[in-house]
Amino acid sequence: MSQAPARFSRIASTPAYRQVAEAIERDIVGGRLRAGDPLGTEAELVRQFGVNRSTVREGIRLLEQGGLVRRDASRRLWVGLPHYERLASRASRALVLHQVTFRELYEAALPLQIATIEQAIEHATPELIEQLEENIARTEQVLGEPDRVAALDSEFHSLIGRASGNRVLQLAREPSEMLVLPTTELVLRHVKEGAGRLQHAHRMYVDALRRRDKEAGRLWARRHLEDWRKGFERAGRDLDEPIDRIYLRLSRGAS
Amino acid sequence: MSQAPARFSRIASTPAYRQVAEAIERDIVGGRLRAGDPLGTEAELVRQFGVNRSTVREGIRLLEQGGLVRRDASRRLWVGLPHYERLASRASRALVLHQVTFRELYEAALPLQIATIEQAIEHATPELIEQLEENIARTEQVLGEPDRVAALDSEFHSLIGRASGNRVLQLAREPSEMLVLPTTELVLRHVKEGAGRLQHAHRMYVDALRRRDKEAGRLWARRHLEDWRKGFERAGRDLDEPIDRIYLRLSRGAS
DNA sequence: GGCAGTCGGATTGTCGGACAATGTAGCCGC
DNA sequence: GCGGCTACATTGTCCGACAATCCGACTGCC
Repeated sequence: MSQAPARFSRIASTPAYRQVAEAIERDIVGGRLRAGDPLGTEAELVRQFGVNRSTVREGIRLLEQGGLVRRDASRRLWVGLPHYERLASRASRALVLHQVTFRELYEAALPLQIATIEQAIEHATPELIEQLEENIARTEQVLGEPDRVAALDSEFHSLIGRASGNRVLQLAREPSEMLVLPTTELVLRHVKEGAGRLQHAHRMYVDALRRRDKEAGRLWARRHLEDWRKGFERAGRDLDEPIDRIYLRLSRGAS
Repeated sequence: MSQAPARFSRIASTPAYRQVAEAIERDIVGGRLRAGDPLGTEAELVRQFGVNRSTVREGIRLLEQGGLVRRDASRRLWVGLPHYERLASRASRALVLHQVTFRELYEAALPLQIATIEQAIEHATPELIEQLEENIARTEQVLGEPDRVAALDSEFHSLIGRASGNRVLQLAREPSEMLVLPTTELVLRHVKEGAGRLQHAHRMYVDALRRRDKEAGRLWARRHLEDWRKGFERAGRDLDEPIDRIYLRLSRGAS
């Protein structure tokens, strides 16, 4: 840190496989390639870039993971549109690796939840309210099974996110939502009346949506999340404990 | 859609290169490999997995882009910790590709901004306030240059994010923050007094942080973002216009 | 004409081997 | 102990090859 200020940046020749990936990425982000367009065969890319097929393949792999390039059943390459789940799962994985605490999760989830319900109340369509009702009905069937209730709760909040019609908010909310799922399951395993309270809160959400009553929406968002936090404490957990253990234990076996 | 219900799921054998990536990923997420650990040489991985080096390399490329594995100056492989900027830049790129509108951006940025400033007021350290002051001082020097003011504004809000001490919130906020930057520049180019108002708002932020006055923090967050939105309209833009054009035009030349 | 079966070309996944460039470690001489 | 040299290890890139699979065309049959 006390060195002379660096006058020269490190000389770094980017490897060819990375240049290939960057060139394709530029074309996609620049709009010259659109989602759904075929990317061409490996042989064509070999000709265009003038590098070996192995190099092209390594470059493609870089993009494949991010969802910019996608292979269909026939293994041909297409330009893809990275979607939220993929990004969200990476983001939530990163949060786990960074050992964020339950408190951080709670304090971020609360304002996000409130903002989402507010916008959902403005924009919800009858179809989505229908789907929310149906989710509640399905939850009713499995109230005694923590894992299924938690999964349906996650789906419920995903639907609320869609109802908001705001994709920026959705993307912001989803990573934390994915971390909520396993902790909800944990809570439901320890707090017997948890599932009933959760179900009631969901009913109140939908009621607020119907009446377009933002005040009620905010109120129940607060109560719903507070229940969740209190349940976490009643399960004997520390709010400042990193959530990684919980997450890993419960997500084992996920594909 | 009216076909007989699919009774068999598609037979899909995952290619070897993907299995390699998944195996390594499992070990990292499962904690058996920790950030900073060496991943071993390609030859070692070839021995362990029993596949060809090309296959191993393709698998590594899948992880490399996501930041789970990383190579240092000597190009050796290490287990990495995916960090926010990387995830955020991917997420914001996805938002651009999905053609989100300025309105969505604004309506998501507002609650995120308010939540962030509230938590920053609770947790800000003297060091971070110091850095914010310094950011304001640097902005003072370049008030006439929209691009530099916009960049410093972005840095300012990044610092507020750090001051909040909440990494979940930070991760949620950063993608939209990256989209704010180019629109801020656009606004500053069209609204002459914009830079002064921005600077004043920043001063009020820091003042609120010092006095730990949440009410003032919320107030100025609202005003700051409203200025931004009004500026966008005064620049002749439509709130429901996708932000892709603006973003692409201004981000050209970014590495 | 419509349909199942067959065939060949195209494409991807995987392999083995090769070599230059570059980074690392050990040895040497001083 | 230190700088320089050398041998080795490792990565980036290339080449050529082959099996598995997909796709389209062609065929013959009804």
